Amino acid sequence: MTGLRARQKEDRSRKILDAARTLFEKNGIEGTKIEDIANHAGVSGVTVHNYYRTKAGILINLIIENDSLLLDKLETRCTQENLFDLSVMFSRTIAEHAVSNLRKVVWRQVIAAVTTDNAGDIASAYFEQDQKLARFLIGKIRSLQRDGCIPASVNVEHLGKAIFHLQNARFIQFVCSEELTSDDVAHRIRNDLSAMFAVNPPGSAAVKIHPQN
Amino acid sequence: MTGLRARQKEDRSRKILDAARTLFEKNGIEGTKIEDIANHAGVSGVTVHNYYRTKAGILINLIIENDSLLLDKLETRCTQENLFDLSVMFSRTIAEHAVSNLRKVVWRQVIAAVTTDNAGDIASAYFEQDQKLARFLIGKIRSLQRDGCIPASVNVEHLGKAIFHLQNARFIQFVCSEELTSDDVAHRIRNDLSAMFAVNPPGSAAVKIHPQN
DNA sequence: TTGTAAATCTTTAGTGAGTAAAAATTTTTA
DNA sequence: TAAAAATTTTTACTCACTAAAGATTTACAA
Repeated sequence: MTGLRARQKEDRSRKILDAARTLFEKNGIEGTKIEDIANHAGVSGVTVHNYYRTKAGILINLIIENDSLLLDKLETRCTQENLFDLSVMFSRTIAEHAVSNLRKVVWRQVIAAVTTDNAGDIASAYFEQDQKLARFLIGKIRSLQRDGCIPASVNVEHLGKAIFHLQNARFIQFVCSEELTSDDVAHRIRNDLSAMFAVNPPGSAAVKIHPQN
Repeated sequence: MTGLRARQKEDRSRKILDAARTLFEKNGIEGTKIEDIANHAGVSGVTVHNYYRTKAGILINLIIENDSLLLDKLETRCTQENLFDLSVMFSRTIAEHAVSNLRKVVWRQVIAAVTTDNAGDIASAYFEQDQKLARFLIGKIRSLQRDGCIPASVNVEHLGKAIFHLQNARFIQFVCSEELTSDDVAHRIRNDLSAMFAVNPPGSAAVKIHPQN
């Protein structure tokens, strides 16, 4: 049995988040004061801070809510049977999804907060989601390797993380520029991977390495 | 002949930057108020804002000052005759240089500001420096290709940018974690590149692409 | 040399995010 | 049902940042 207190808490956080979404949509992030959100949600300004700490804290929760469907979408669309097309679709899907409900400016604010709020709750929440996406990609790549599409000598953990980081860099570039489209992202990832995959391993690339993130 | 006005401006911006560097070092960024910097430099708080706009604006100038020697350092150290070692040294040198005079927190603040201040002066200054570094790497890679170390079919622009973005992702990870060392960066880039270079080009990787960033 | 124009700085006043703590309120529980 | 615990609101504060008016200094032309 959930106590009244727990239900009220749930209710308030919902109201605050809904108010924030509405007002951000209507007046923009800069044009929305914490006080406005508080009024709209029927609580005091300090309560908003108590629930979400900062404006970016509200935003990261909008993103998390939005991203609950992303993994399903990836599962549906990332069925390619070669590494190249898989990676491109992975990147494209993430970019498209990111802007399907939220504006780029939301992402910029959150990424900035994650960068500074070292190991804070915002950073943790963001990294957790990132982690899930990276695991997904690595899993797909592992399947490809099992099917013989990727040499058995390749470390799929390393490969997956490398491609994920590349995707991430292009994603940040994407949200930092209002002009760039998800087509552009796919296109650039294509260029990145074509070039990288066309380089034959030099002798020194066979350096022995111990596993690490 | 430089007028008195120009000299005073030069002098003031120097004093502000020196005061900022000193106080940041002594009391940390959070522990240093704009007013403190102003007092220490002998100007008013508003003048500090007029000169550097924001706290991050001061920081980016500290970074620019610091980075004036980076390209020389890269030129000296990046003499490898294979792509793999070159890329690793490139990444390592940037990471080492970044923390040789400034703390990681400075980089975090600036990267955050660059992310949000879309197309502002802070972002421009940062991207300009990034651009120089990317051009440097591409130049080196082009030399390698001329020497026959890289297949002629590889687009060096694309390859250079891909590796640079990967380096950038690892660099951000580096400054976002107080634990990570430049050895760790080198190590991870090694893992990234070993995996990427070991993947043989799938048929679909030969997609025709037109040049773009 | 001197007075006016232009540039620059300081003062003043304000907005808004975020924090801390005391006071008021509500829920829980014994 | 009254005391204890949790939670919210009120209050008061710090600090970054901005805008505009007023003061000061430099530049320059007569």
